[in-house]
Amino acid sequence: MGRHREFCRDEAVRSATALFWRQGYEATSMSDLTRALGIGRQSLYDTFGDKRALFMECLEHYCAEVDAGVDAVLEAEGLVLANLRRLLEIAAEQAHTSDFRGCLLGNTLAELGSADPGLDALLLRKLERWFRRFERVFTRAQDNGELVSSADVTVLARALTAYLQGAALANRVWREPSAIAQTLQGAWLLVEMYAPGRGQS
Amino acid sequence: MGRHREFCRDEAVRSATALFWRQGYEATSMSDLTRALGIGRQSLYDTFGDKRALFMECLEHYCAEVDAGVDAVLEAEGLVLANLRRLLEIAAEQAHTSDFRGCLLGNTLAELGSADPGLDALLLRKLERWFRRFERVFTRAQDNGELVSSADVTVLARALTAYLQGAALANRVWREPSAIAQTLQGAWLLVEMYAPGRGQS
DNA sequence: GATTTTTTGGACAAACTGGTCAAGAAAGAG
DNA sequence: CTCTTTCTTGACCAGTTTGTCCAAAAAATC
Repeated sequence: MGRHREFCRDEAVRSATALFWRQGYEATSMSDLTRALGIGRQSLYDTFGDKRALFMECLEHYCAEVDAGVDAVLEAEGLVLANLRRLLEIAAEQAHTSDFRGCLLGNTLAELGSADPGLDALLLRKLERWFRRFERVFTRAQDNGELVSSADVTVLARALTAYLQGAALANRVWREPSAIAQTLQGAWLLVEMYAPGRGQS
Repeated sequence: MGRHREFCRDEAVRSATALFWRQGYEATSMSDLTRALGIGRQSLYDTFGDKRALFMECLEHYCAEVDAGVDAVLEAEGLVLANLRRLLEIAAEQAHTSDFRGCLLGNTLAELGSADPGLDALLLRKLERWFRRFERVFTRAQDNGELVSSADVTVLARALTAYLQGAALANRVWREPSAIAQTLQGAWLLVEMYAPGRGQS
């Protein structure tokens, strides 16, 4: 009963996410959002609550999308390290795009981290997911014999998570292809360093 | 001739830097600043120009201070790798403080990067300084025989720069001492990986 | 078609934004 | 002391901020 929503909620979240990603949280006003989404002010407030709630939904949406893509790459058949390598290559590819804006998760961490407990919890959860995923992946690699048993998968996972965030950040100003490629290579050092027949490729 | 300034300019920059570091650029209003610095509005505009100019001065001040500290550690006598290790330990120490807010340079990169050309140039310059410094340090280590000659110092420097930024970011929500310690360890993997008698300590 | 339920769009509000203006106060130079 | 130059103070400006209110419009159910 009653009237139906005239816009697609998911699409609104997508557009809002893009805007927040491009401009940051504080720099994006509700007017920006209504304009970009082509949606009335009240409709926004009715469906999402307020700016903060909308943003958290965007963050959730963003992470879900990224996670799905990353999982698809990492759970692919074949050698674990090869999948990881592919992940890094994809990351580098995205860093090459001219409108690259880093990672929304990392950007938010930098802009709003340790200020809003509710948001902090969300950020921690999302970052922890990266960490756990890499821990799993490295463990699997170890079981496969792709990584020597002496490797500390926890430290490696922690390192790769931090590294990728740092690379996403640094590559916002390191725009030369060579610099981006070097950053990718640096990450690869980390994952490949405990490969058994390590040949410093 | 004329009246003297009633406040200390340097101290004002210091306080403003602290505030920007804590809250971010957009979230810090001129009223916040006048209140925190105990300085009249017009005095601020007279001495610094506008908010953006003041912020850039703060960023410059922040980087100068950090650079001085880092250089002191890295240029100390003794083994290059030992100095690097000490740098990482100091970084971890600071990450342990309860009001840790990451790195102002990285935070700014995330919040304002690729939006303001003038600021971007400043950010790139500051980040490039980190990169060049590490490149120098790794080269020196190589000359000393602390790093095997096959190591790619450029990639290593790129990697360590990105890694430290990522660690500063991630450690804003990774608050458990063990997580911070693991992040430090991860960075150490990177610097120590090409040591000749590499013993995976 | 009438009624109910929901969405919608525009006006509105109060606070706050970065920035300016102008008058007053303090300190130097003559 | 006088004059000039600078700094300080607080009022002020126009525009924007997030969020709310309300009436009109649209759709679904009866």
